[in-house]
Amino acid sequence: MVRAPCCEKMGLKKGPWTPEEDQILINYIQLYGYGNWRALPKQAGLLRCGKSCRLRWTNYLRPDIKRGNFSREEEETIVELQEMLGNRWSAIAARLPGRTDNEIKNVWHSHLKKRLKQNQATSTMSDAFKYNPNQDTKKEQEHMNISIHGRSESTEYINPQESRSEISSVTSFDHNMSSNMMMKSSSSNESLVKITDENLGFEVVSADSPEMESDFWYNLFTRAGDIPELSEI
DNA sequence: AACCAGAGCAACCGCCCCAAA
DNA sequence: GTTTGGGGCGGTTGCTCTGGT
Repeated sequence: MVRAPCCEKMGLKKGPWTPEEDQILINYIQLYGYGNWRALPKQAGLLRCGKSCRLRWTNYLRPDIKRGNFSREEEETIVELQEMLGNRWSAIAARLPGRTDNEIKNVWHSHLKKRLKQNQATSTMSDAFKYNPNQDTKKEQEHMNISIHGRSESTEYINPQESRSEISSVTSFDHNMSSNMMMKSSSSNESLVKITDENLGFEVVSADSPEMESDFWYNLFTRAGDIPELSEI
């Protein structure tokens, strides 16, 4: 069945909503609710199609919408649910109170998808660090263009003005779990942090001190030529 | 200051599902 | 069982803003 778009009727407005139109829609819905979207614009005195009104209400004007940046937890939830459910944005939105499917979809396409790609590249890279007793991999690892996108609660300590030590080597330390790696600092010659690949990135498991851990991440990103915003870490 | 490219986001489009006639 | 119409959903578009040159 082929049906003409509902906005095809002449005289119906398209494009961005004005504050006046928003107010009319809000006032109408507060008074009468929204039973029939198709009839609503006519009754409310709006030169819009019902579909446009419904979208404007559900994606923007609804009072329970939580606006602003997505928290780290929300982003992680989206990534996890997307893995589980696929691109079923409405189903994902149903599990994130105050967020709309459109908003989630936009966030996904604008940066979560990219981040996931980076993480996948990271996983591939971690494979390159698989322990091979027949090969002197240390030298190769030192010169490899490290591109890890990690996450750590402690990175807020980062201060770019401080002098920093160099990461001198990246070494597989667990032959059975090849994605685990140990980073060493040339200044302290001590192991800094143990990180594990957890699909969504690399998680700091332990560090001698928060400062050392911050130092580690900063150096890692500096080396990769990709210094992230602190909020992104 | 002007221009350009990329990111972010609101809104639209077209298809599908489902209930009512 | 078939048709019709409303609502919902995912994909896409295009405008605006921002940062870099």
